[in-house]
Amino acid sequence: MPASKTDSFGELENKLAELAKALGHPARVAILMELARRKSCVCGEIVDVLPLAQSTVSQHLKALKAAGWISGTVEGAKSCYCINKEALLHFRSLLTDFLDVQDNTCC
Amino acid sequence: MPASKTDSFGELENKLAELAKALGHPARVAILMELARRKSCVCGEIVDVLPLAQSTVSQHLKALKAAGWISGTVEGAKSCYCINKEALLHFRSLLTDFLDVQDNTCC
DNA sequence: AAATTTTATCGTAAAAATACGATTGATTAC
DNA sequence: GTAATCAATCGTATTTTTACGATAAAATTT
Repeated sequence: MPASKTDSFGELENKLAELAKALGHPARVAILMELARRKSCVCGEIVDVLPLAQSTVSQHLKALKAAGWISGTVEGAKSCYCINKEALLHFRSLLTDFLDVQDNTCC
Repeated sequence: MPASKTDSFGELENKLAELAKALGHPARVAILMELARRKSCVCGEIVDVLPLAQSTVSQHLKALKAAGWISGTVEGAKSCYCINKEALLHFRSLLTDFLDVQDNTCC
């Protein structure tokens, strides 16, 4: 976002946008789906599944972690990433507020 | 997204990412909240509420419309935009699929 | 100890997003 | 009819995102 426009909006708007933005890329959605699908906590196997370079996947993982979508821990030489369900629940609850308004469709 | 990488992912991933991406800016979240809050279908009044130029707001509205978040109709010289609740419900249902998996938090 | 594996980070190029002013085209007001 | 209003689009500068290869730092394997 060009320059000093971040503080022009409320906290709710910023938080919701931040979470949505981190979700706004098919690769990151694919990562989350992969993490959700597996029973165990996958680590670098995500790289094998995605059609992207290792460094690119690492970048996407970083973005997801920064937004709170996932958590990651180092396990020896490997890294373990897990989906953060609270983030999902939080995101959903933020969205619900949109629905809890009177029906005002007019066009 | 740089070049020919859009079709590297599944439809679900792309659709979810598209919706999330359109939501991934505080200004667009603010627009949606404003549309949800008002009883009547607001038109250009959104410009007055947001700390952005008219052309910028128009751009954001276009992005929201393209993603299906809102619908817009021309009413004389003015334009009327309304939130599309189906999009919201659809988005929520897509998100729910993430939750409907076994608990696999390990880190 | 040397080689390999794993993953994060750096540097960088290309693409996309964001914002604005200016303009256009249409409608409404005078 | 002329002026004013409304909103979309154009052109453009700046910033951010995305992607990759190369490198680095750490752990594991041989």
